Amino acid sequence: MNWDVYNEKCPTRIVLDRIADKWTVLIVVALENGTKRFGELRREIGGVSQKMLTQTLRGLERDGLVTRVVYASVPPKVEYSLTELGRTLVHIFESVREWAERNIEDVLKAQGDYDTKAASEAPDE
Amino acid sequence: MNWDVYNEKCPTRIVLDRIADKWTVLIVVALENGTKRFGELRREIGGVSQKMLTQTLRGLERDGLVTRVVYASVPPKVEYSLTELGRTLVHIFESVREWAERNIEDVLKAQGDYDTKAASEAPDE
DNA sequence: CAGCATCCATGCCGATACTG
DNA sequence: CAGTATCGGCATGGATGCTG
Repeated sequence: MNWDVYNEKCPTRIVLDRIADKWTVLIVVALENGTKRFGELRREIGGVSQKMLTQTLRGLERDGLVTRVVYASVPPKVEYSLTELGRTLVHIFESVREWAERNIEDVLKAQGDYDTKAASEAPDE
Repeated sequence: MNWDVYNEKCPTRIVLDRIADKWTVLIVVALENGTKRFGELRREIGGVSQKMLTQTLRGLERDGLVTRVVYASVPPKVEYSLTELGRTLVHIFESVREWAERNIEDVLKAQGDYDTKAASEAPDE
């Protein structure tokens, strides 16, 4: 099967859509070294609403990247951890991180130059 | 500098936010083997509005990933191409593609199982 | 504690009309 | 041809209140 990116069903596109998500990245990283409870994740990942955390975790569970274990205790306790597949995802982040750290200076500089140029061309205001 | 992903300024996050974008991927791929004009890109990438194409190209130009050359002719002609930096981006897509093609079956199967299970647990309509 | 349901603001994006 | 400007629908995601 030879997928091309113009197809919505292209695996690369599907995967990118998932890992592109802000909370997805943070959750995977947070779970990278071990199981965590819902509340722990919430605290560790600052600024995530309960809704988004739940929603993102459901998506990851659906994709087979995260497992969800519910303990029938009172108060309830739910533990999340990466599946084996989920752990392999970490490698992707590493290659992105590698590119990012190597090139971020250039990107930021380009942005600065671009913005400066734009500003100098604007007549006034 | 030791960045962590919880920081909005984390290079990995910045880069992910950019390459995650649907049109960004398609544009980079379209430019992968050579310079293209605005209209060519528009036609080659089906379904992109003129607004989004312009907007995405501007972002890529600002980041130093794409160069924009305007010819002062009538009718106007504008050519886009990847910068050297932009071309290195392609490697990232390759590592994502590699992961995606290797694991997409598992992900789709997990989704199927998850949905089936959810459906069987739903009492009725 | 973990999560669902609801409401609502914001912002993205497509469609359309106009310009150098 | 390759844009810019504007309007509006619609999805995304935050805040709040309620439940097993």
